[in-house]
Amino acid sequence: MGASKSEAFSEEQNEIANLFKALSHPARIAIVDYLLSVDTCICGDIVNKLPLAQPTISQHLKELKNANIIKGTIEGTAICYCINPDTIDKIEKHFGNISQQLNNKCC
Amino acid sequence: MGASKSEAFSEEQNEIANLFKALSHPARIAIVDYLLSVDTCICGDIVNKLPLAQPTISQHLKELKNANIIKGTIEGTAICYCINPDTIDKIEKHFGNISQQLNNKCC
DNA sequence: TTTGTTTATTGTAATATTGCAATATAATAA
DNA sequence: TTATTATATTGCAATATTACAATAAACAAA
Repeated sequence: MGASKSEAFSEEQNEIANLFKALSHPARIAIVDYLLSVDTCICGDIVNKLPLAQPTISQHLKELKNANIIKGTIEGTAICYCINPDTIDKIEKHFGNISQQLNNKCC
Repeated sequence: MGASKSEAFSEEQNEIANLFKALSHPARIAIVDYLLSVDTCICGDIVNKLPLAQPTISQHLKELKNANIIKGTIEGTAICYCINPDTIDKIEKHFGNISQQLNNKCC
């Protein structure tokens, strides 16, 4: 084997696991960090900011897009990337729930 | 190739990426869910709650332990597992920072 | 048109992850 | 002592991920 037995778990468990998987690589964390560090959306320019080849960054951007963590809109010849606040909210809520459940525990 | 170029990124970026990696599998999400769903720490019993073989679960528990997401203490013949609230706090703070930075943006 | 610029896709090699049977380890009970 | 029970480790096959060179695609400028 080697594939995850995802069909053995709930849709929600798979969904949240996929969100975390999208954030489970330092290059993708660095991309999110960079998008947050500037005031506006970023058009082009990401390739020059990371120590990886262009196809590699393109691939990481695609994964972040597929997970809805970032949004990309075509702006002429460049593409402008933004964090998707809805997805950040979703993850935050997940941890809000965890914290709440933790407060009711005795350990 | 195939390995992540982790040395190209900051220690903090690697650290948070590793936390997310530990949470990037539905079985590990299910383990965390289960630990949260009961009032106390869980001694034994996890193997019967998940649709995976015992060695597979043991491996997932090890990864969660390595990432400090859960703590395990030996209790006679069984091992009692608990969520580590400190690590949950760390992740929550990370998203707190993200939200704050998002509020200052214009998109 | 051709040229340059930006991003995406394809193909492939290196490495990592997942799952489990078999086995080992550790502690308790009989 | 010898079971019995609970968890960990080892070894391996199947699959996934990562990185990048080469190439393609899309568009603007000359």
